[in-house]
Amino acid sequence: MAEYNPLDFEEKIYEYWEKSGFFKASDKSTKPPYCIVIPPPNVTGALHMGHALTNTIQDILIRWRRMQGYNAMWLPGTDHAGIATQAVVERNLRRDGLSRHDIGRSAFIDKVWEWKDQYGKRITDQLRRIGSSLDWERERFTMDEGLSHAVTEVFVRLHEEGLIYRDNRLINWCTSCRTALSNLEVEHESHDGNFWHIKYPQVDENGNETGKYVEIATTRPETLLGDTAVAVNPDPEKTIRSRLASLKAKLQEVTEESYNDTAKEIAKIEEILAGDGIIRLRDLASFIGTSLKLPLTDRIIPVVADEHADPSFGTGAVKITPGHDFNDFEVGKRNSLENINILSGDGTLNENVPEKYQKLTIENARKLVVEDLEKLKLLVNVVPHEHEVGHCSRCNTVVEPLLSLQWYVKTAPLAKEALSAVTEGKTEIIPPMWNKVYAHWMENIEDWCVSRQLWWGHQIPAWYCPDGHATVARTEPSKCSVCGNTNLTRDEDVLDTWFSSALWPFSTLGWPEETDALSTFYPNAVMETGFDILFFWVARMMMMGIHFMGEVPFKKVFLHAMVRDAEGRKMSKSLGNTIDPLDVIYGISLENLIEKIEKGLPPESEKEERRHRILDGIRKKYPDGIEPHGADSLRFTLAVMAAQGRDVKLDLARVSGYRAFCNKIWQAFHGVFLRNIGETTPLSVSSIDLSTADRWILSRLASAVSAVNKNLEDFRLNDAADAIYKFVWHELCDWYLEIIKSDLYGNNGENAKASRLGVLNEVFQVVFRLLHPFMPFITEELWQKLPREKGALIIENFPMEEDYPVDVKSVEEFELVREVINAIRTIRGETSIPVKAEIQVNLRFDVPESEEIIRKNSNYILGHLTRSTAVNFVTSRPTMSAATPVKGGELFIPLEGLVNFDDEIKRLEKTLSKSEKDLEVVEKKLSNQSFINNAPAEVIEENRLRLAENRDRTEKLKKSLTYFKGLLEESRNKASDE
RNA sequence: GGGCGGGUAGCUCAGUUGGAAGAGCAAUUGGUUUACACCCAAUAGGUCACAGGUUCGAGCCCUGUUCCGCCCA
Repeated sequence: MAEYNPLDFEEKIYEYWEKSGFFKASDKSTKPPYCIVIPPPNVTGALHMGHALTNTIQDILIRWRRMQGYNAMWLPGTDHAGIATQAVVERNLRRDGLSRHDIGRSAFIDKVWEWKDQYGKRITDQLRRIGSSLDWERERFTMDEGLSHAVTEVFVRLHEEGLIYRDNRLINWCTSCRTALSNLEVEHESHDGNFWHIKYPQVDENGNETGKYVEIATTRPETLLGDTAVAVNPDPEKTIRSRLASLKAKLQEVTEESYNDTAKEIAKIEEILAGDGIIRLRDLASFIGTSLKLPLTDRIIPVVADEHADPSFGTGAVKITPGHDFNDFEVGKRNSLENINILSGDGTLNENVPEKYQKLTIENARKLVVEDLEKLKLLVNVVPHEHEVGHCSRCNTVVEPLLSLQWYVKTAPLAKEALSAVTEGKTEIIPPMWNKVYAHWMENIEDWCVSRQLWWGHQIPAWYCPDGHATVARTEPSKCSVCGNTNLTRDEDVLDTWFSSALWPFSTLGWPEETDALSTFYPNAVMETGFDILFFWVARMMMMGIHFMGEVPFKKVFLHAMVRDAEGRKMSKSLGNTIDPLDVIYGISLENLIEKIEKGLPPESEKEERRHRILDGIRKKYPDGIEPHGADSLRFTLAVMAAQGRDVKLDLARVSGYRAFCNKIWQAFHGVFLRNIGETTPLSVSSIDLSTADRWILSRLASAVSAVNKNLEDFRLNDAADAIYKFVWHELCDWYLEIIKSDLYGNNGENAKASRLGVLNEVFQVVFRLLHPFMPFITEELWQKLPREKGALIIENFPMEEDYPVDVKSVEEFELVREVINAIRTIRGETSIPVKAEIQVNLRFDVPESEEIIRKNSNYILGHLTRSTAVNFVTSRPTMSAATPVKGGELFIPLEGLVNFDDEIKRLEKTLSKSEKDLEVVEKKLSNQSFINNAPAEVIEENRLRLAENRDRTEKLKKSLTYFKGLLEESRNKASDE
């Protein structure tokens, strides 16, 4: 029998679908629309597990709705990823000793387009490989003409509405990417640093030192060169006392454990108040209004009063650098201080510092400043201090606050609408735990800096005259809108990539044109993406969608978890713990895997040891590389793991497990169904005289149909996948296929064979439909081999609950049969009955209906499932037989010569103790009057039933135990007599 | 500092209005002359992080503690 080998057919099947146009949706259709736009991956990127997860989820939703008869449209596309892509192309240029400035803007842009053309197809081909049924003819790119047009239109309109403006303020500047960043693109990390305590000498009106000093503490001594003031608290005593009062109030409420922390803080403050601290603070306040000489410079700076200075923190005095610190910038505004910018775009100190520090990097400047302060005896001490440092989310370089003229989107009015759309339920966020996070962000939103000092992106449609007036226009204006000057130059900068992404749900559908696609597919049905871009992207799509379309961009937002490695760490190339989805699909040798991971590791030589550790870890974890698994197994694994948590820890053992599931289906279909079909034509289900097992399996199938649909409606992909898995493996394969083998082999006549084949044909048809969204390849491959009218599964109907009724009575009947079979198997498994020994089954029923059921279905018990030769109905226990209770009766298996009594006694004791324990629980419950008074009637009834069954069961077990103990005694006596 | 999520079998995780603790993998025992060793049968394994509370009844609800992770400042 041919093995399951997904690599033999998966690619072929995708081609067949795509060529046949099955992914295409219609702009005008009577079918209900269902649209998902892909979260556009970086055009020059490569598929990673996160992409595999998001696209698997989306494909499952789209395939399911398409089969349900929706006009399902999944729109593909890619993102130009401004910073990332430009960085790669610049790196290539540097290899040739060139910078982008050497070749000029237009030549550089050409180079990026070349790069895009070269690599742009890679990711879309990879998306195809995992089976994504995207409507490829609608593929978009954020830098397309149409989308660029939309970007310009949005910018101009927002500007006209006063929602886009230009301002000179502090921004986050990445000295490596050399561009401004939005707040969201800065990641804060805790760093071990120092508090440098520095003395600033006081001077009188004539600039002479008075001999007094103000001591400040700073984590960034080099910024002292840009200080324009020192701030102290105007009323330290009042501030500190009010803080003490609030701490004391807190002390009343806090619990024992955190009591100590609060108490410690109180003690610290009381110490300040009691000792020299307060005197020092009062003294500090007396400096307000006087002047200080800024060390290492010639500047005289004022001491200002400002609440920003915290008297209980540091020295109580804080240096103010409005040009390079966000808090200080605010202090500067309040106190009308000068802003001095001491940094160049590349992160070196500029001409605004004394010459000896100019052109130094921040790091080197810090060393030199500290050295020089030491020489001047102005450095008091250095205290280790942990503090937060902002890093560029793209390149991890430390971000510098820099004063700069940039374009901003005024977000407050947009955010208000976006927030109420969610609170009013126009857009539903799933899972709902993200509602609060979304609301909190929307409520505290800051204006969005959208200009980037890059070349790759949408150039800002603003032109400037020599006087610096800005003219914003859709096309190049002929003169300045303010002064009429015709000498205009265009803004060099481009827009944040997320600016164009924010328009994605409607710009991809043709906006600002009023297209059919737009009216059909807007709002989108679902936005499915990772929770990590809730703010970056989802929030901004909400703002822009509502503002420009007057309607939310999508009805549901489904946020999935982050893919992590088996240890729960984020997958990253520098950790060497990434797993490439394509390697899971195709497999990869150990050497190739090692080579690939090594390439991704950071090149620094000092990390040699770490490098070896990582690579050794890989060798240990994947001693034979990675086996091929195929796309279906990977998809199914991701679907099962896509539970609504925060992490998806991917373990390849799970993927192998689900590949075994694929193999199971493959074998069942080929080895049981096709192999036995021969010349027989399966009957149609309606013409079959259905057996109990037939009715059972069809009913179980119906329950699976209902579970899959219900769970998919609720975005519970894991439960949907699990329902099919359990049905196929543990009901269809483990029971039904085993039970019908005799019929399939033709032992019971042609009609029985054709009947069972008919049922199987039906079951497989439904299973393939149900499973198709999860495992599109194997289901389509096998579907093509079913005896039926030819056609593609991908466009077949999805099974709906109402078409598959459950026959409750048949299910109950068959469950009794299963119980009897299980009871026999347990006895066989737990006693030492030889495997090949054939046994007789004897049953005694208290309930005539149960006996009738077993009589009718005894053929299922006979034969290979239990290796029994007869099912007899008796009225009392046959001698020397093992017994076990079943519902409504008792089962006996004569053991003479098959088993020793010790084994049987052990088995009975174990079973009995379980049964007694359970009995006790139920008895206790039912004897509790409050339970009887309060619990719902059905729960009480359920427990009464349970009590009866358990009593019965326990009694029977006890009797059996006594019986065997008697036998054992007897045999011992016999032995001693002899 | 504020917020969010998590702690359930050796491992990875489910557990949807509170009503007998589940799956996969791993483990143990036994099994291959007609689907599948990517297999079958049987078995073992849990104080549901901890402490209180509400309730007839708590993995689930409430309060607190603790550890881990993430987000925001």
